Amino acid sequence: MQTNQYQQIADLIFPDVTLSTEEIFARYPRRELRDGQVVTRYAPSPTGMMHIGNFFQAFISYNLAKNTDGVLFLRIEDTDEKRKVQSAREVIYHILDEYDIKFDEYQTLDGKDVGAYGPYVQSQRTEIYKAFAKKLVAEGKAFPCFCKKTEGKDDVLKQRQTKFAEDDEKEYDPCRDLSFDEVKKHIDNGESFAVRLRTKNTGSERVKFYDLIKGQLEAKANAKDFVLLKSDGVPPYAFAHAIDDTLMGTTVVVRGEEYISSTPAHIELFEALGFKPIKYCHNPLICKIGDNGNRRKISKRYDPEADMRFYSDEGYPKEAVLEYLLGMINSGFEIWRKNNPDKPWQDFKFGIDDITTVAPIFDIIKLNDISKNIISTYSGEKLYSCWLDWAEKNDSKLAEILKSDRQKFIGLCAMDRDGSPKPRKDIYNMKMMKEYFSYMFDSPAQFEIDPADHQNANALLDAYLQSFEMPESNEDWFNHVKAVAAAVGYATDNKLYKQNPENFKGNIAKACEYIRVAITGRKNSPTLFNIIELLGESETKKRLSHRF
RNA sequence: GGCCUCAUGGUCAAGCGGUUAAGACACCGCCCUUUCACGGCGGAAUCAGGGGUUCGAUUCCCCUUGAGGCUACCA
Repeated sequence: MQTNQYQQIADLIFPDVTLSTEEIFARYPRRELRDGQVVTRYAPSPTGMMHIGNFFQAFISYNLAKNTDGVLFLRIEDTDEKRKVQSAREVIYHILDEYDIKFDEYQTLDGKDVGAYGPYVQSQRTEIYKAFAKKLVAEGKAFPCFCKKTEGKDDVLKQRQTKFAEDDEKEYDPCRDLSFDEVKKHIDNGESFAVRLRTKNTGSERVKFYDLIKGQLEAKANAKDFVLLKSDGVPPYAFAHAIDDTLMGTTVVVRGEEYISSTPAHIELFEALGFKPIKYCHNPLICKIGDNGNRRKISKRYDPEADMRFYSDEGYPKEAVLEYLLGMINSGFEIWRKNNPDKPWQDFKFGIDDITTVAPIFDIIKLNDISKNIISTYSGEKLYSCWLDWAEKNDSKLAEILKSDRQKFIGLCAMDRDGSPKPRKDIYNMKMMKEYFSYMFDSPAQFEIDPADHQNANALLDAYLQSFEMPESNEDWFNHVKAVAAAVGYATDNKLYKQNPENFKGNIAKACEYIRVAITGRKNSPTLFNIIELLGESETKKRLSHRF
């Protein structure tokens, strides 16, 4: 086919595209970068939720840019009409903001571009994609395809059987060699078309590429006439990626491991477009153990923790989530954290080559532990305000209660916390607190002690209630308990008890357990003296009058 | 099926040819204790299997096995 015939086809199928690629390039200034400075981006699809794996990428990109004093921009990849969800952009912006992931360049929700490389929303860039597609067609590197559109996997498999030989290494599309006249016939029929790359490969070539995490990789080169522009004129991921990341001056693309397989296709595309290849950083997927005992990608369908909203719904501190993720990115963080307990996580610097190569399994127990440590550093006041904050969003009744007796609940939050050199580490999120402090809201409904102890417990409570006086101090309180317990036959010296347990009904710990369960309904709670103080005399007495 | 990636305790993992194979979570003991916690000490537990290369392999190479991903006009 003659070269000018390619040009004719290009003009035929894109009569309205007059913008040249040179003009487009002229719009985008070169980025002036120092050595080592990274320009990267977070490029989510607005699907209505943010998956933790996606957020993980955003977080890696953020750290990468931050640690090299580089640039981070946000690009919305809304080219898939079927998956687009109304207001999904709000969800993305909200979560990124919540976790303080700040971007140097982005488009605001009301459509203003911040930064010189916009628009930062792909659906607003179609004229750019079309211009490049036209150029490729004119050069004979791409062609219009009038085949019936495939819908979904099953359809593709069926079509493969009719279009391509089983053992063929290459997948040349039947439309790749249509003459100008044939194309014209289709166009005159009013048929819509996709644009496909005319691959120059035959299926035996290999390509090498470098991945920042995995190192040097090698794979079979692309040998498929893949789609550059869908029949609706919108590009699928690959084409948009090549053009946008080149125009926007991206130096490192952070994306999921699932893209490794399509990288050879992207490399061929960059070459066809005459672009310089960019660096990739394929991060591992976050997994869970499935019912069959195998690893599987964490999924929004089965795992609530796949959705970033889970963490705010449960009331985890954002630092806990971030530090958990940071530990996944670089296990050196844990050691750093141990040595620098008071520094903000932002002070931790890591190199990208430290990122794990193995798909990590999400471990909420570990998250809880990190969270407990963080919350243990809060003051009572701060815990209270976090709790109230959470309640206002998730449990308005609770919020009312918390506000109605502010001092009492601050006191509750402050127990074993304010001024304590060894704060208790028991709370890992805000959602658990109501249940955990249930005795503050209602008299305990459940008592869990060994039925064999019921008689002893009742006797002790009788004695304690009869002589009950509001304690002045923790010491005062404990001395009283000791005296009462000793009088009814409990050991107040643990060593004595251990030597001759048969001489006693139990030790002081046992006696305290009965009192604790009567007052709180649980076997563990903060210091009882504080709780009694908060509850007041009449409520305490009421609870002590309970019998097992 | 084809192509690609990965493989150290239950989990997260350090390790870059010679180590008693770190550390964290979880688990189990013990200690401390004026209760609950916190804390301290200790324990069990790992290099998927088989071949090479090497004086020596967890580390390098190959095969096997296993797991995951991709194989769409989805990203």
